[in-house]
Amino acid sequence: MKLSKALVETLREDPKDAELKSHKILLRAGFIKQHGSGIHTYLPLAWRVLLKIANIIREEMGRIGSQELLMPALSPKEIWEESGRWKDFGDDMFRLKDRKGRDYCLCPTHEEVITEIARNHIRSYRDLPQIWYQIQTKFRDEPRPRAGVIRSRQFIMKDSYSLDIDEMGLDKSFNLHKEAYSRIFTRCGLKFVIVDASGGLMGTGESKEFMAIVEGGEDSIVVCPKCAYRANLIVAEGVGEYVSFPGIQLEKVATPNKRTVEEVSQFLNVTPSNLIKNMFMTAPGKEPILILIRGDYEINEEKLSKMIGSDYQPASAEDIQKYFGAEPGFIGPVGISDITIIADDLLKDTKGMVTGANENDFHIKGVDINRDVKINSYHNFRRIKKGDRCIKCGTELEIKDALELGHIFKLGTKYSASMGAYYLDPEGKEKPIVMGSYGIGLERIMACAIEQKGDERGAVWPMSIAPFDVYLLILNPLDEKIQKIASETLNILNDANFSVIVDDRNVSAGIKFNDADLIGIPLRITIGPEGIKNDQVDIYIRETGEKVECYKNQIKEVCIKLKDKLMAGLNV
RNA sequence: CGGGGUGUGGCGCAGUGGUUUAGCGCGCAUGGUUCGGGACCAUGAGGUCGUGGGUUCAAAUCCCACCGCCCCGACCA
Repeated sequence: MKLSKALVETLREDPKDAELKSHKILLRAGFIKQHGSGIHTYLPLAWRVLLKIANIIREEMGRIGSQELLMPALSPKEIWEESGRWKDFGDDMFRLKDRKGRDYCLCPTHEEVITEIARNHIRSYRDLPQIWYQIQTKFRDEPRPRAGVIRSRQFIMKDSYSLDIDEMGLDKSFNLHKEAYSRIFTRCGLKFVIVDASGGLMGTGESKEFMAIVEGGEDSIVVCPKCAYRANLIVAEGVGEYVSFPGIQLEKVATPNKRTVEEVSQFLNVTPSNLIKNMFMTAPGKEPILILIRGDYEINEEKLSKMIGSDYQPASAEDIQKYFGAEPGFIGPVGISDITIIADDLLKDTKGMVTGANENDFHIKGVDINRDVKINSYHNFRRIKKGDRCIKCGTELEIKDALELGHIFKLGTKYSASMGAYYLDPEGKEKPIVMGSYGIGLERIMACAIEQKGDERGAVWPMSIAPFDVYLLILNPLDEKIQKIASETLNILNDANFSVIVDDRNVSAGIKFNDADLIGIPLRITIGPEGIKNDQVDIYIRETGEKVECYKNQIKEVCIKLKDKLMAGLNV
């Protein structure tokens, strides 16, 4: 590819709409172009990266015996109603009608479509197991697209689906994917960890996320520095410190207009951990519940809703007034006997606590939870926080920003049962297929490579996914002698199977060097008047900054050696 | 959905009621001098000032409404 004619436009200044490093570099180096919020064109450079990523994925999916297919992106409503997700996806799903008024969606994922295929094609246990995958564009109407290509509304995903006769088979398919994913991300040159995750809309079975540790990443993960415990913050368990406080007498204290934990603890000069925070939850047609948690913790809504049901929502101010006779911020569990009370287990046996007095502008001190509060049950539903310790080894946990690259789920029979995908077992009995689903975001691999390896000058592509192997930089391209050497060099490289982008633009040297750094091709060969006097070219390694002078007849040999060196560690 | 920004040639910005044809830098075109880390000279092309309405003798500029985009939060396989 010749840069003088390429659909590549580098920008001198940072685009104003980009904040994150990878987003800035992808825009500035001419990889992507934004088309709308969360919608992008992948220009030739990005597309070459994505194709290389796709190839690595294809090889690794092939290695675990998976078959590639391509499902439609446009899908009629009916199968989504069978699974219940026409409703569950809510506003996240792009929906449209055809000319006859029938409802369709742009698929956000493909469990329903794959299950429909499975129920038509799988008849016998002899047809199982199967792993089917595709690489395809997905559509999700994110509430807030951001960070360029990292959270967008249209993106490319490798999604695969496993079909097995039982849980044991599913375990095997799940582990095959775990291994394949590890190889894929390693081959793409990324550093990642595997963490416990939440199934969310996909299902309630086991799930693991492949997380790249990236400053400013969208997710937070919990990592034990000593043992192997790793989990998404949203599902992480931790051991918190029990604390109790002096103070035996119940005492009502005025706390005028102090409602939040922060305000009350400051006003009374106590630590947030001395407070009991109250959250009143109601659900249509069900008994309300009062949730208690220590003031220095937040409620993990995912854990809580698993426990009490997702139809429970924080009560309205009117309901709170009705049940407690006080405004939010002043309610408390003392003296409440007709409402179910569930407490976080860090509140067990605590004394000397402060909580709302069920009277506006008053709190109550000296609460002994065993003496003064009628607790129905204790559970752990708090969100982990800094300082909590590992449940396995007791070491203090670290919380880190991370970017989700892939996610694997055990679906079980959620879709096969609801949509009627059955097989006959050896006894001739009909059973639901046991399924798994597995996704990788291709653009996120691309962005992550920049986040992890890029520097202040631009991208630094791992050799395995670089858009080109070599950036051939021609100084003074109008000089005939230089032209001749350049075209000889290009032939040598082409013969040796290197992909080359040729900077043949008649612009000043600085522009070319800066663009080469920005685009981030692993090897740069410079041909200029200095070198050709001695029949030499300069070879520069983007990642290490190392420079080698090289005679023309050694180019092939040196480049092969350097490429091998840069691929080391990327072959698994 | 709440909060905060922003919208002026391809990109980055200035102009916040009246110097009659809306500016600057970069980029682009033509010619020339240059060419090992973002050169220079000359000439030139390119703009419904987000959209619609209103105020005014006069609106990029003031008022109203809407839209797009970005950031923080809520949300999120």
